[in-house]
Parts: sequence; structure tokens; C-alpha cells
Amino acid sequence: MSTPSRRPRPNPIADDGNELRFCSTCAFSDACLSQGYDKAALMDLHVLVEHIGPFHEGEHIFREGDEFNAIAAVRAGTVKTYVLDASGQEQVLGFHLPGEIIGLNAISEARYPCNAVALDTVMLCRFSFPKMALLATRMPGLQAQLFRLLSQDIGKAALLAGDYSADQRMAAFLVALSRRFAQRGFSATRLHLTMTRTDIANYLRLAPETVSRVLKRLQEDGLIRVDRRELEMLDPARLEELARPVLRH
Amino acid sequence: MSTPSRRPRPNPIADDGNELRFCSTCAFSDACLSQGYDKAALMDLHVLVEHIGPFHEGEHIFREGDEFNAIAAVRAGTVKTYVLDASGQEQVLGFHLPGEIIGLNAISEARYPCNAVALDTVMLCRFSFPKMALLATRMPGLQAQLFRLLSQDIGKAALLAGDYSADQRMAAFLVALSRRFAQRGFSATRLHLTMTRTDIANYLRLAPETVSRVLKRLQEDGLIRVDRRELEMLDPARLEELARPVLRH
DNA sequence: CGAGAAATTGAAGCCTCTCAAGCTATGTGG
DNA sequence: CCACATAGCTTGAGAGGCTTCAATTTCTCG
Repeated sequence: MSTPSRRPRPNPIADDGNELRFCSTCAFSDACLSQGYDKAALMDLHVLVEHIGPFHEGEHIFREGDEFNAIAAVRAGTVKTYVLDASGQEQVLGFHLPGEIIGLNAISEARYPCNAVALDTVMLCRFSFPKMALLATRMPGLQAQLFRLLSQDIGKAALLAGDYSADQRMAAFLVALSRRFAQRGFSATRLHLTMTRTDIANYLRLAPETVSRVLKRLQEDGLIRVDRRELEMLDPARLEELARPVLRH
Repeated sequence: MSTPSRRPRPNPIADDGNELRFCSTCAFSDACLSQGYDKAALMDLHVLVEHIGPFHEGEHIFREGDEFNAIAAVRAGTVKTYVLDASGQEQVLGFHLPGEIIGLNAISEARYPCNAVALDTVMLCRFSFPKMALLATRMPGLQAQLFRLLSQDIGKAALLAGDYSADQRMAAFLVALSRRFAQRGFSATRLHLTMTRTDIANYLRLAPETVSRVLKRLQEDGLIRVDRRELEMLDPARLEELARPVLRH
């Protein structure tokens, strides 16, 4: 993982607990806290955390083929993961919001199988994976959380693999985005899209023109109101209905 | 996991090493053997293994919503995993050959998110997941192998998610199948398809008619020779070429 | 041998893509 | 401050690949 702008920090563990608060967005802290681990165990976890960033729009966090040594939790901003096919066409694998983990698909090959780029200003928590795996042998709760996270990602990828209509895909994308924002305490109905229409198209396996047309159609039908990157869900119920075949709940 | 026909076995660990040979198809044994664990550690692993089966064609191994408590390695036969959408349409998630693991996507929810059915006579190695996770805390090699397996499956699902032509999908399906058979010591060029055309169609997100037409086209072009469920790859190089955009190597 | 499932083949239609042009916002330099 | 350049977005028209519907053939198995 490249660390173009690692901030100098004298001590990764601050006495005032700032670091712990910072990492409350990370899935791991939740796991550990909920397991009732003592302060020493939490220290162990936080010692292997590096806060890196900011990455600016367009900056790459890692590239396909880079040696894998760490996973990372998004603290702020949006990360896009993608691969390029033979013809240079971009295939977007996912968008990663604050609280979500990137790099899990790199474990098996010990190399990142995709590129990761910041869509806006991104802050990350970097976890050395070897250290984390070692720690997990002493913290069953952490191990279990890692298994859960990995298992989750298997299912996510299968979502958009079905042959759904462009409308269903778009609705599913918006509903999923909305849920993930809501889970982090953001508005569930007003979304700021940090990605371009082309990014969305490459993610949903549609042409950019189709994305444009679908958004227009959804707006004409009163399901959403969209202005540039700002999107409001006017009829969440009908959107969920549209997305149901894709999301399955 | 339902176990309709568990065979009675007096002692899961046979002195003559039969069990070890049996499980040589399981990814876990490889991991442990290659880590240089002592016999006691291997015993631990094999104590939590249950050999179950046979499951006959059409028999379900687990169903969507079933409580998750074990993953399983296929020892013999083919397992199809699938979900049903609202309209009853089957969406095939994958075909699992001997040596491959099923149930990894159930960890996060503690329930199986899909159905698993035997396409022919299937024998399984059942691993209690809680026990295995516990054992993994004492065997870092086993933990690493579990992480690798989970990570692998994340990437696999993304393969067919791209928008490829019917020919590319079919070629990728055949090439991947061929490689997996070859890895297990079977012929890489002569395949016996255990699944129906409709199964393949539901996996590749095509209409059954399209599968039929594509196979015919590939045969007319001299890439394959197909007779019912028997398929011979006549020009593996061109097939790989066709499949490259999907498989990426 | 006959019933039923699976597979094949043909014709028509539709959804999405491609290609091409125009539009809008942003930012830069004169 | 405005003209211009650029990237992103939108809109339209036409083409194409896959699906759907329907009918027929082939295979399997009791």
C-alpha cells in the first residue's frame, strides 16, 4: 500500500482516548468492545493501526498487483475499487464508505487484485494484516469479526451478478447506498453522490447514457429528485420494491 | 445442515490412515500438512470432521435460511448452490467440485443464504465451524487457510458480474471447469457436465436457448465437440483467448 | 413403448448499447 | 470579468444481441 502522505504522529496511542474515538467507525473496534476485552487487548489492536491520509480525489491507495500487507477501514470519504479489462474499460467492483473495509479480496493472492482510488478526500485506518491475524489468534472475537467481514463480501459481490433491468440495478444501488449512509448516521433520503455517472455505469454494468436515462425516468415517476450529484429519495418504499429482487431484503 | 444419511462409523480416526487419505481432497489437510504440524494437531483437525453422504441427485444439503453451523468440503460429486428470486426463477451461484468448500458465505449471517443441492452422488466432509474457528486460534496455518479460502470466494463471485457476451461467458465457464478438473487430476479436455443446460444458463445469466445456441456455435467453429453431457475441448488455446476478458488470467 | 423432461431450432420483439451531437458546470488564462 | 477549454452529463436515432414464445426433436426411465 502506498503511503504518499502519511502524517507524522509522535504516539499512535493518545492518552486522552482520541484514537479510540477515531476508530469507532472501524468495524473492528465494535467487535472488540462488544466482546468485553480488557484495555490491554484494545491497546494491542490499536497499536497495529496506522491512520493514513488524506488521499485527495484521484489519488490511488493501491494498485492491482501491489504486494498485499494490510487491509484498511475507510474513516472518511469514498473509495472506488476497480479493474481495467484488456480494452482499457473500467470495471468498478465497489464503492467503499466510512466504516467499510477494503483489501479483503487481496488475502488469498497476497497481492491486491484491483485498484483503489479516492473519489474525494479520504482518510484511512491501515491494519497490518499479518499482525492482525496473529492478534486474532489471541482474540477470538477479532477472528470471528474477520471471518464475518470476509463472508459478507462474498455475498455482496453476487448481488449485481444477476440479470436485472437497468431500473432494478439503479434502485438497488441507491437503496443500498442509502442504507449504508443511514447506518453511519447520515441522512437516508438525501445522498451526495461522490462518483460520476460513468462510475455508476461501470459499477452497474450499464452504459453511462443508460444511467442518465434511468435517473431521468425515476425522477419523472416521482421516485427520486436528482440534481447533478445531489439526490433525494422521494418514495423510498417504491424504490425498495424495485430493488427487492436484487437486494433480496 | 441436514444429515439425512449419515453413515455410522465406529471411530473417525482409523489407525491405518484411511481418514487422512480420504481427506487429502480437502483444502484444510493440505494447509496443515504443509505447515509441518505434528500428528496431534492433525488429529485435532480430523476429530472435528464428519464424513457425510451419500447425497443423491436432487437431494438438498442445506436450504436458504437453515441455521449455519458447519462448512463442508466436497469429496465426490457436484454441488449446485442457488437462490430463488421472487418469481421462482433459479439463480445459480456456483457449482462445487471435489476439493472445494461450500458454506463460507453463511458465516456472516449465521444462516445459509442459499440452497445447496447434489447434482449427482455427493460425499462431503463436514467441519463444525465453531470448533474449527477455535482450533484455528491454536493453528495459525489453519486460520490463514480459512482467510485465504474466504478471500478467494470474494473474487470468484465478481467474475461473471461483468457484462460479457454469451460466448465469452460460456468459454470462461468451460475453461474454469477444465482447470478445476485438471487441478484434481482429471482430464482437462474431456469434461462430463453434471449440470443441465438450464443450470448452466441460470449460472451464466443466459436463457437456456442461448446456451444451446452458443454451444452449437462453438462446435461449428471447431472449439469444442459436445454430445449431450459429454464435452471435449478441441482448441483450448482459442477457448482461453475467448475467456480471457472474463477470467483475467 | 409411452410419458415427461431436457434440448434444440426458428421467428419476432425488446432492452440496452453505440454513435453522434448538444448541453451545462467548472475553472483557467488573458 | 469574460472567453474559452474541458469534463461530465444529457438527449436522440439506429443497430444488435439476447430473450421470449412456440413448436419440434431427442433422450431418459419406469
